[in-house]
This record gives sequence, structure tokens and C-alpha cells, in this order.
Amino acid sequence: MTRSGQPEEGIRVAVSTAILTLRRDGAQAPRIALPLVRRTRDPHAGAWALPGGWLDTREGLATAAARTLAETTGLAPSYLEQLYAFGAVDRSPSRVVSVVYWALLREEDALGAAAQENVHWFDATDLPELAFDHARIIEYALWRLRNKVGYSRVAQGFLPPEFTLADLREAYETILGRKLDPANFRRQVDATRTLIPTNAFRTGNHRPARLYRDATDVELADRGPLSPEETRTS
Amino acid sequence: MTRSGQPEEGIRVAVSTAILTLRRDGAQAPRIALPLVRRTRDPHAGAWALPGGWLDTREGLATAAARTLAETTGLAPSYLEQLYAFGAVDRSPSRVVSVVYWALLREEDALGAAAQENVHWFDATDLPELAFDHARIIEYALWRLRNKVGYSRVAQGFLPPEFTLADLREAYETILGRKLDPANFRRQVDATRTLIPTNAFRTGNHRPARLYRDATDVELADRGPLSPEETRTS
DNA sequence: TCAAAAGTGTTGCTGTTACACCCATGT
DNA sequence: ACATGGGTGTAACAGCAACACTTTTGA
Repeated sequence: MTRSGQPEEGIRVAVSTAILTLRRDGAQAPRIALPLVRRTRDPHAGAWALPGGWLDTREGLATAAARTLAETTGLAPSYLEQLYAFGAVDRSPSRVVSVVYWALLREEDALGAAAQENVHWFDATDLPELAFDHARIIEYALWRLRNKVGYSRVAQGFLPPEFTLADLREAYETILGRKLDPANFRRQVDATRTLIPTNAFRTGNHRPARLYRDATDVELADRGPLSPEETRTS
Repeated sequence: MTRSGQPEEGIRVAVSTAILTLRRDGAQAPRIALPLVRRTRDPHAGAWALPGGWLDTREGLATAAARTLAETTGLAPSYLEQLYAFGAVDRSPSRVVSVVYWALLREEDALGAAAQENVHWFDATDLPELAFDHARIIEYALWRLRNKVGYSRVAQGFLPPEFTLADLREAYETILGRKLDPANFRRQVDATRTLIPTNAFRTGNHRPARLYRDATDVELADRGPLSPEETRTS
């Protein structure tokens, strides 16, 4: 095959997504959870896998990620970013190129979605046996999230439109796996000038906490010269 | 099409690479240059494009990137990393998914390669009219390089195995587009403990400069849980 | 009034920047 | 000897971590 020639045959392109959200059991600290689907066919029938599907010839990659996500789990993420394209020949018996996305989901949206057959939520630190190399892919997605939280506002993808600094700090703590100093955390986030204080407070057991919302019209993460991909299905 | 169903048809997968190297005209400061190939067919016949080719069904993505690179330009990069997978429907009349890599090439290797027909080198800041969205892709590759140079040793991908700190600093300065303080630069790089001083010096016009080599068996850039892809063609 | 979270102040540490200065070589 | 890049020293500054402290509420 030469450079300018056409390939003899096409290759099947799969799109799948690691959807991360926060989940809390009772009053404990939240944990990162993600939905997996049980495979019904070989290869790896019976094993759990990232939700996804085949790329249709009439749609873009990000659109396909959002579509297959909705079809398999009924979920609509608040943040979606391409993770990596995998294409080793030994990943599957028949040749497949797999473009993987990672997504963040608001806690409330995860609860609101109807439970679906063959879809289960797993704690990211306690995963079942996974199909293909999906275990490593999830590791990579979590690594990317931990990294990105350090220099962007992605953590807000876990939160509702209005939230307290304690909410935000809790999300950071869950992602990073360590406690953060509330005083320093406050100063650091408002040094970024990306949070807009509202006049509302969350009243609870103690001193009320001011609610913030994120600056609108600003992407949660800087993707450089690449504009965020279109994810509308229309 | 349902999740578990097979796609009706395969999709052609293209692999192309933005190959960056340093190039100097006379005694001036070096600039980033990259090779482009002139397209001989539609779409965009006559326009310049990133070197690449079609993914063969029997090879991995990174292998295909290295192979098509060698076939179209005769070059073998010192560093190769996946950049992004593009798949918007309107990129090409017929549906194509394009997996783009970016690579670094040692200055010497660029000069050593025989000049090939339809391959020309361009200054990264002075590009011709490019096919598809390749102009934006090159912007993205340069952005990634600028970013990565801040927290990794990728810049050494431009340099021969042994180099002086001035060589390395010059590479950084070219990538970042600004002068760096030699004194501070020295301290910063040896704080990373990744450079091994040799007993050799480069003797020239002034005080001889010690030659360094990079710590072997260490990847130039941290890619997280993803092990570097195999690029051997065998 | 007390516990606990919200929020402010302050101090010491660490890494960076700027730049003065000495060293070693070719011309 | 002197110009020039190699290489060291150091003081000022900025950002961050640690933690003492004040404020405001519910119980």
C-alpha cells in the first residue's frame, strides 16, 4: 500500500467513554464511581466494559461518544473530552480502532437517570474484571482527571450550577485523594477569578456558606488551539 | 444501529504526523521546522499536508505513524506521541477518521535524510496553504510541545545524545519563543537530576562547555498509566 | 453556651527571578 | 589583554502550606 493509494478495506471504529461521577454512601466521604455495561457477546462476554458503540459514518467522534452514552446508559455528561485512540492489533480478534472519551457527570444527573438493564455503577477503586484493556483505560482517565484538576476547573463538572466552596473542596479532595486546607483552598480558587459569588447562602447545621456559580461562557478546561468538539446529535 | 450490533461498513483510518525539528539558517537563532508533502490527488490536490497514510489492518496506530513517516519522508523520529483523533464528518468528502501523531526529530537526522520528491520543509511560523484542517493541527502540536517542555524532558528529542547546557537552553528558547537566564536554567535542569554530566567538553571559541547526556532508560515524557506505544515495524 | 463549619490573618518555607560576579578559553 | 560564553553566589520576591484566630449559625 502506498501513501496515496486507498486502503483495501475499512476498519471498524468504536467509541466508548469513561463516565466519572461522585457518589456518596450515607454521610461518608464521596467516592468516584463510574457506570459499566456487561458484555453480552464475545469477545469477553460476561465481562464488564466501558459503555460505547460503533461510530456511525454520518457523525463526528464526540457526537458518537455522546450518542452511545445516551443509548447505553441514558446519561448526559457535563464535560466530555477525548482521552486516547487505541489501535493495537491484539486488542480484539477482528481489527478495531477504539476512540475513548472521558466524561464528568453531575451527581444529581447520575441519580436522576433511570436504572438500566446491564448497567451497573462501580466504585473506581473497586472494579470488577474488565473486558479488553479497559482497566488500564480507566486508570488513565483517573490520572488525567487528577492532573487536570490542578490547572483547570474541571472539578466543577461534578457539581450543580450553584455550590459552596466546601462542595468544591470536597470534589477536589475526592479526586486527589487527600484533605485540603479550607483556608488555603478558598484563597487559591478565588485567586483564579473564575467563581462568581451569589447572594444566596446554604443554611444548614452551622454558619451558612455562600453559594458560588462558575463564570459562564468559559470552558472548564483549556484545550489549547483545539476548540471543544461539537457534541450535539442534531 | 444498536450498541451490540456490528457497523454496516468499516471506516478508513488515516494516520499522519507533525514532525518537528530545529533548523538554523547560518548563525541565526534556530527555528522550528517541519516537513510537509504536496498532495497529488483530490481533495486538496496541490495543497501541502502532513505526511501520513492509511492504517493497515495488521499494524498498531503508532507503528503505522512510524511506517508512513518513513515511507513519505524517510525520517525516523526520536520521540513520537499521539496528538489527537479527528473525525468530523465534514473533514473530507468520504468519511475518514484521522489519528494524528506528533514527533520530534534530531537536527542531524533531518539533515541526513535524502531530500525526497514532493517533500519540503517549512518554517513553523511561515506555513503555506494547508490541506484539510492541518494548519490547526500543527498549531495544536506546537502548543502541546510548548506545554510539555515545561514539565518534561521532551526538548532533548531535538538534540543529539550528548549536548551542552547551552544547546539544551537554545532548544527551550526556540520552543518557548523567549530568552532564558543561563544561570537559572542550569540550576533548574540539574535540580531534576535527569542529566548525567560526562567528562567530555565541547571546545570552541570560549571556555569549554561540559557535555551532558540524558539519563538512559527513562522516557522523555511522563505519559501516566499509558506505557509508550510500540513503534517497531517488525 | 457550645460545637462546628465559614471565613480571615500571619508566619515561615520553597522555588523563582534578576543580576552581580568569577572562570577559562581562543584570538 | 580582552571579549565571550561557562559557571557560581545571592538578595528580593511570589506563591504556598501550616495553623492560630474570629465569625456565625443550629442545637
